[in-house]
Amino acid sequence: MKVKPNTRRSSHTASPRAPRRRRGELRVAALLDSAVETFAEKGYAAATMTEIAARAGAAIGSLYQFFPSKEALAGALLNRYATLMEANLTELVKQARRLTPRGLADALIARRLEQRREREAVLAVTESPGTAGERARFNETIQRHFALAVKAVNPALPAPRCRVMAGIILQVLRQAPVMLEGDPRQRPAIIRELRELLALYIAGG
Amino acid sequence: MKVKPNTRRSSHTASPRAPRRRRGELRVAALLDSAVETFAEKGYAAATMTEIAARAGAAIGSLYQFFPSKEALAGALLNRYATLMEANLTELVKQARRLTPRGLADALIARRLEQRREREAVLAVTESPGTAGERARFNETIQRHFALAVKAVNPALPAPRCRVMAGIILQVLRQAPVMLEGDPRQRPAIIRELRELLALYIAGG
Amino acid sequence: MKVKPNTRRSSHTASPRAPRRRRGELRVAALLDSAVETFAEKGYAAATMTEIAARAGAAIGSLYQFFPSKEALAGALLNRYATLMEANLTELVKQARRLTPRGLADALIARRLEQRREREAVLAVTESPGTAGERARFNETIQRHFALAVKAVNPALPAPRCRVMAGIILQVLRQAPVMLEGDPRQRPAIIRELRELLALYIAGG
Amino acid sequence: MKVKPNTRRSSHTASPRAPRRRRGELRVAALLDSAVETFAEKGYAAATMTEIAARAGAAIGSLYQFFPSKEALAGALLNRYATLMEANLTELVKQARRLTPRGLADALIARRLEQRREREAVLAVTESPGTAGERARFNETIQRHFALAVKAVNPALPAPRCRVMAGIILQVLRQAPVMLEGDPRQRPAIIRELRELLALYIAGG
DNA sequence: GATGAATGAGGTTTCATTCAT
DNA sequence: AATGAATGAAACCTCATTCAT
Repeated sequence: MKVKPNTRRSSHTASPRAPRRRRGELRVAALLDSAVETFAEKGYAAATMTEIAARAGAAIGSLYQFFPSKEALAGALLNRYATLMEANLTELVKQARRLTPRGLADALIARRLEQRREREAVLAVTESPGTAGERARFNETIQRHFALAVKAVNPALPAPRCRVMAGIILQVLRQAPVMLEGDPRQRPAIIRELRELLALYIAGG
Repeated sequence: MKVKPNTRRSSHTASPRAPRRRRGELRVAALLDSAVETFAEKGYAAATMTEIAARAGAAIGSLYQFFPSKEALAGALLNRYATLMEANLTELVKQARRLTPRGLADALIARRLEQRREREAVLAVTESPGTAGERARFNETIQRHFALAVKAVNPALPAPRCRVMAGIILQVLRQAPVMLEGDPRQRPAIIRELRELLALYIAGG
Repeated sequence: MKVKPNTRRSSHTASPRAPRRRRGELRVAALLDSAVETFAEKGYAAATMTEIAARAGAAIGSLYQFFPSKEALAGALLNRYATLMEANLTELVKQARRLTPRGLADALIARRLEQRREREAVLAVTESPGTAGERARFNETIQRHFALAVKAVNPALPAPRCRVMAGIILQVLRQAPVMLEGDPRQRPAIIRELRELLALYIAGG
Repeated sequence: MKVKPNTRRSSHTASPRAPRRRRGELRVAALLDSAVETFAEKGYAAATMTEIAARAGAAIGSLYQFFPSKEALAGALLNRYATLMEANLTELVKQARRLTPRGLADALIARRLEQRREREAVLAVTESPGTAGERARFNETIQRHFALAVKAVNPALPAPRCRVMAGIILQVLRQAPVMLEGDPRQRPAIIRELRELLALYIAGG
């Protein structure tokens, strides 16, 4: 058809058209799941909209019905994950009061290892230019919660330092799946080390 | 684009044709430098061969003269970097004998922060399918040297554990530039924390 | 391949890459000719880049090698035509001194009816958003020359009025092919009327 | 897109399903108004059925309820306008008996400038293949009335010539909005010239 | 009738790679 | 060796039209 380049989406911010029917909601969920898988496997740039639609058993048009561009899809993915996180993290902070540093490290790693797919996708989506806004807010949120959790297990630490530490911890956890990539027999040892690293840091920081 | 409709390349492993003369060597170096910049900025998939050539002031044909495919270019980049590393790391191991854990942490971070561009490129190239081999050998090498350095500053640690620790440290350092992305005024604080994290780990591990 | 929507052409102004070889020049000419035909036949929006390339016997990639977008192609077409006009019109103005109003009307109509294809294309291209700049300059040029010609045959007219009249004449001539669309046996009569219209206007204006 | 992969419509000539009740009539009117606006602004090919429906506050399905295809919509638009014109023109012809050539020119231009939107839409719809029939009848009608009006103000002209003149006048008026596009301060001068052009022609033809 | 999700052909555009000059 | 034009598969995206609810 005829693209009108100038009429183009002014900004990727064009949020996904919200579905107004049951059928649509299911579709959107399926499409997002498919996007998670595909971005996680291939990376943002190498994932194709066609494959994402196909994996969801949808026509390409259906994908674009709800997500007007690849970037919008990436943004929506980020938002869905952020919402999921919010609750998850609030819970973590509550538990943190009763945890030792080592216990917190365990909890953080456990959380990181479940929902692995989703998190890899989030990382991949990071490549997307134009999701900068969502990404920043997203990191902000997580960091804030992590900081609270750290403060909870080690109240001696001054709050500002907790913020910085939270940023570091966040990035270390991000890299966890890469650390585990090699020989599967090494996994337990690697996880043990990772826990050690974080426990020492949170306790002794 | 990523399809090779008909068997275009025999194997990306085919090492780039060695330049016969001085002139060619300069070209190759310029092309690799340009590739580093471009991969670092855009990521592997989003970087284009045309841009890489253009940044080096070369025609696209010249790029293909030396690197028969995008993957081969990525591989060559990895190899050049590995060679550079080798010396660098050998030196580090030698120094390690005289360093405290904190000193080693400092040295590692310092190394990581110089040559930032080059390392981002290496990370980006990770996306490339077909560089798996180079990448594995590359990680292997670094990890081995890191392990030696760790053992040197903290001889109490059993060698196998040093290997695992080295893997962890490698990945943590990889993520360093991301940690530093935000507000530049936070940089010193973040670097301090990073050093703390690694020093505690190496010493107390 | 991977579209980077944000990196997109900032402005259609991105002028066509100039060919640097003989082969390229020929290609560009063939492509422009093909574009003229296709735009003239189908209108801007309904003409497809694929068809334009095919008619020129070129691969779609070749079309984009020289014209980075449909709009750029439209703009280039406009520019080529403007250049052609320039000379043509200068000549007309020179002749005008020796012409009666009716003679000028004849000359104008004659010019309008030869190069019909090219002019229809120019009209079609008018639909393109984003060629506004080229179009304005283009009209300006023609109008200026027309004004001089009118002043030459009817020096009694004040110059500013000649400018306005030139604009009117330009648009009337534009519509000429539409007037001639119906029954071909009517053509001579229609042309006679058109000449009458313009002659009366130029003389009596 | 413009392909109808499998025989979708039988014939666009199929007059739109007549609305049974008041509600439907309003809908149809709103949809046609919206179509007028959209075609006028974007041109036939670039206007989308979705936008037309949206501007009328209707769902896309509703639009197709009444107009089985884009072409049918264009045809209906043409027909509605033709009906409107019929009365309008009959009135004009009646008045013409009491008008001077200049008076007729004024009246024609005035009519052309009101209902500008509608007329631009009609012009745009001209691009549509498959409305050829409606279009021809439409032009025919207007031309016939114009001819009568011309004959009325200048009875000396032979009837056949009036027909040809009417065709010319019709096309000149069509282009009027384009003439007025530029600097708004020029408008009065341009309108004055246009009137002059037509008055001279009708009187002296 | 009204609604909006679904469909998919086809349009624009990109880019890895080849090859004549 | 160097250059840059040529190629075309495939990516992103649009929109006329259909159809289940």
